[in-house]
Amino acid sequence: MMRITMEDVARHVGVSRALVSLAYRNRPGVSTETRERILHAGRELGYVPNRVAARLAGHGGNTLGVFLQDLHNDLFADLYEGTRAVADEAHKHLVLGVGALDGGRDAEALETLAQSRVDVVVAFGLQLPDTEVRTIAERVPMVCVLRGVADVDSVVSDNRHGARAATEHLIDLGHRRIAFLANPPSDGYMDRRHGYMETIAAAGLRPQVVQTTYSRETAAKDAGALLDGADAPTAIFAHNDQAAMGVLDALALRGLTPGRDVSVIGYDNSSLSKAPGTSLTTVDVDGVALGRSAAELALRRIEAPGAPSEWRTSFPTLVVRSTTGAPAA
Amino acid sequence: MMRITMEDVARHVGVSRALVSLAYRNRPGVSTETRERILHAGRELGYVPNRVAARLAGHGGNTLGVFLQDLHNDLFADLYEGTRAVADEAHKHLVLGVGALDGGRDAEALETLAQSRVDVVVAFGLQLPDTEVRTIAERVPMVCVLRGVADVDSVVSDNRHGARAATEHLIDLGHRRIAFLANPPSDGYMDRRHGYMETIAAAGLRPQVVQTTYSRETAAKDAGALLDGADAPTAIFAHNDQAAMGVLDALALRGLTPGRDVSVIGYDNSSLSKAPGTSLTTVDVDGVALGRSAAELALRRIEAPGAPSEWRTSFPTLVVRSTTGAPAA
DNA sequence: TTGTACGCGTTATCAA
DNA sequence: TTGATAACGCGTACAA
Repeated sequence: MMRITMEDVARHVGVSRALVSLAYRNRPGVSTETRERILHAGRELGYVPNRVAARLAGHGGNTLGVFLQDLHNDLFADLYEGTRAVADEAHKHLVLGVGALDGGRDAEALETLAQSRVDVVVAFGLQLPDTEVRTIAERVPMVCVLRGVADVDSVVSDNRHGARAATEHLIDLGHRRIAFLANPPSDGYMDRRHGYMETIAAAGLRPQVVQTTYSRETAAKDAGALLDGADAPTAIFAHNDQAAMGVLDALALRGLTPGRDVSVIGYDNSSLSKAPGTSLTTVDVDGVALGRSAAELALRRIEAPGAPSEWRTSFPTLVVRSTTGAPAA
Repeated sequence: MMRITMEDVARHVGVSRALVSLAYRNRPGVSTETRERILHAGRELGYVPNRVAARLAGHGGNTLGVFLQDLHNDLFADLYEGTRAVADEAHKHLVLGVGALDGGRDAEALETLAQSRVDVVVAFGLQLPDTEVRTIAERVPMVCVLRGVADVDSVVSDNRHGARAATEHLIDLGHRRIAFLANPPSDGYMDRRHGYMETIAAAGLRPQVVQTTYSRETAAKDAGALLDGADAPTAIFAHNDQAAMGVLDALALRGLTPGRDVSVIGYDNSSLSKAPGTSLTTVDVDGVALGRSAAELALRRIEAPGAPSEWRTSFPTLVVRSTTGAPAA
């Protein structure tokens, strides 16, 4: 089952290899009639263009790398959707790399994308420390999404703003003991915590931060401890929807009703939050729009490699559903 | 910012390029000391191996293509996880392609993988007709997952079995009017419908099949029509969890309680079904195991390109949660 | 409009 | 253990 090459097609049609190349990329320089003959012959012979060879020979500029932190969180599906739409319009190829929930595969995935010689990497949800990100960004241009890194192109949603809105909503409902279930502290992911802290402080309330992980199970455990402890909160703001699910798990386990006994807010407006029985109050970051924005920055970066880094900030919106209400009594 | 190549590293160390190549792939033929010197110099110069060139020059055999139908459905995240685990152990690279919910990008994504010269494609959830799949599989070896195709390596979960279990569960609960909210008919995705049909027939009941799409919104609309119609069912079995979400949406809209007023069963045991407020009764296919199995078949296919095609079938299990119960009256 | 020739960065073969 | 040298399949000036 020998592989057909351009050479074979050229010979079969009786033209040069260069012409076949031009024909397949429909570039000027080939008569319409010749092109037809070439494409027809290619089809007939079962020729499949070799993208690997093309990329080696080409001068680059048409491949975006995409890093996805976690396939289990469908916020990344939205981000990808946005990026893909823009990339399609610009006729750019996408090469994917997938991380892990705990960030343990970030470096490896980025390395793979670099070795694959993508022209720029669009990274959704990196957990690598800022300094490492900057180091990598010096070798392969990067666009960080959901996470701002100084001196690196970034597309972020204002997390502090979102956290403030969420916390204020709880305060407005009358809650006084509001806990924040925080993600592990790491560069670029502290703003939700800050937004919570400053809002709580401004209201003259006592902050209560419990640090958890990115796993729903751990979040459930940590929320459980919180609920069972003395002076349990009447409202819990979780760092994201997955963690909020854990909180809901903990509530269910204790026969407590979200929104009535304890209010819960998540973050991301993932599809999980939209389940009818869940109906989680959360913060919407509009992943598709962020993904589009990121792709646009990436394209710009390809055009102007030396341009100064650019940050794009958007503002999330609070989505009030049924897991928030006035405190129980 | 000239790219450093193997040549540069070789010159810098004072050895041949071939030796650098061997050193980087830690293959025999390089003294430990020389290897150290090479790797050290590489690091110092900022050398990044060019995977594109490597794949062009190499004889293949170490790259798996992975097709993911839809990033919004986290069943595919499980499948990917399983495949990645096996690929990692075998030191194989993964190249990803992403489809679309309606199957409209299947051909394109597979074409891209073929052009990327992957050695075999592991396809999760293809919607292409059987004949087209077979045609493509002749050019690039394929392993179809969640979907059996004759003469093509396939890893499937017995959908008929799962659908029977789900339907029987509803019958055992006492339901007599059980509807099936079906996916669009297409090759390889008819077994859930068949399993439902034969179980209903065996029980002497009247089948009621309503065809919907893969979108949650459409499912909600179609389920709504069903609920509003004459002789509304007391139980609805949806072709997957996403569709079941739509059913739950429709119930919520009408103030009906799942499991009490109307029973609902989904399929996939996706994370959506596990939300505490949802707690959807569903059928678990164990995506991670399927993903592992698929990767194993893929590896086998690389080793023995000419071997006869193999099918692997596993059996799903019913997961009873709270959306199913005895009929209302 | 067409063809020639060189380069892309590796891997692999074979001889030293 | 090392070092030339030929593929690998294609892009692209440049010449015709």
